[in-house]
Amino acid sequence: MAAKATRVDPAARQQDQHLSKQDFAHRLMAWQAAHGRHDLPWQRTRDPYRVWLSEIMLQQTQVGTVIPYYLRFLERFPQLADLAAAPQEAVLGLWSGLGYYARARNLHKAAQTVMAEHGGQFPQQAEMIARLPGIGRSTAAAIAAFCFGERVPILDGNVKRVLCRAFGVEGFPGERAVEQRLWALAEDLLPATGVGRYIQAQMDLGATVCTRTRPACTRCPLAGDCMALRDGRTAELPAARPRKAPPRRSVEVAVVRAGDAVLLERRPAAGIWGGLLALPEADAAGAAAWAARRFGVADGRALPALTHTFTHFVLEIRPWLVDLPAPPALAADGALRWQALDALDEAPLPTPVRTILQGLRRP
DNA sequence: CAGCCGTGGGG
DNA sequence: TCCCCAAGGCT
Repeated sequence: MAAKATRVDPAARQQDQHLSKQDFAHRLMAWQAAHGRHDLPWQRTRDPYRVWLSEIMLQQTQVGTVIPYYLRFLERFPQLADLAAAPQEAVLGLWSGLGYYARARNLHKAAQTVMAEHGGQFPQQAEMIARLPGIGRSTAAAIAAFCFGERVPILDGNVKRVLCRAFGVEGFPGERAVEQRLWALAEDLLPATGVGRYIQAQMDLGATVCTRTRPACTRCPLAGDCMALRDGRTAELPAARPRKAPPRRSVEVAVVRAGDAVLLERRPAAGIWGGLLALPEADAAGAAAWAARRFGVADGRALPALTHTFTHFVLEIRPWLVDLPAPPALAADGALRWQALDALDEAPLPTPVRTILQGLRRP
């Protein structure tokens, strides 16, 4: 029954209202075997720890960005137990620059949960996996399918794009009703066996052929039955997110330098850059006044301002440099600490802070 | 539900 | 330069 799809002649195919369920899955799987990706660092393994790590890093993040982080992370924490035993700061340090730092905090916490509540063995059912922090329905399904062969659908950005185009699904996929329909469609299209390859096929097709812009429809195994291609609407499906102008904020930060060290402040566990080390933010009185109050130093100078764009707002950062002759002692239990300028690599710094401090190191 | 949560790449 | 958003999940 799998072979039927590839034998249908084009004229007959054009008359089909849509693909049969089996045609869809089997055509994708055949394509994946011949043209999919097989050599990514997290493939060719069924170790749930490695698959899990890759899925978390790949959330909202492109493959090319993830690879070096993934390799470095596993080098430092080869097994789940190593991750669970590590201090959070070391985990955040390896995540520094990757963004969405709650992913790292949840990963760390989930590793400790697996050790404490599952005897160190990663849960094997999607429903159980999804109870771990940072793992939702789609990520849990990917892990369960890849590692344990469970027959469950995923619904990530790639799958949404493929389904919206192939079946002409209208509306923004983030909208509840649209997403529900896509989940139902994904569930309905699952093949009886070989779900791991099927899921990989959807991801590969979305990443390499059914791309957001300029899809390579001539290389697509679904081209003969794609509603978006048929109607010339590949550029319109899936529907774009309704936009709104992001707010702009501005903040002045203190760059207090004392010899080879700089003053950093550990950010609160929740919120932007949660748990990371950042430059102390000045209050309304300004960084100069703050430094004078805190360290009794009156002079300083402005460093070049920089603009950092987040998903939901734009932040202007105005650094104010203050030099101290020697680093004063700090309360051990406080959020402030001295950071050696020649040991920034492993430090859990958000990207703009890293940028500012690197500029400081080579004046 | 809607807002929040980073960063970098591509058009 | 600006806009879009990528293997989403949490509150």
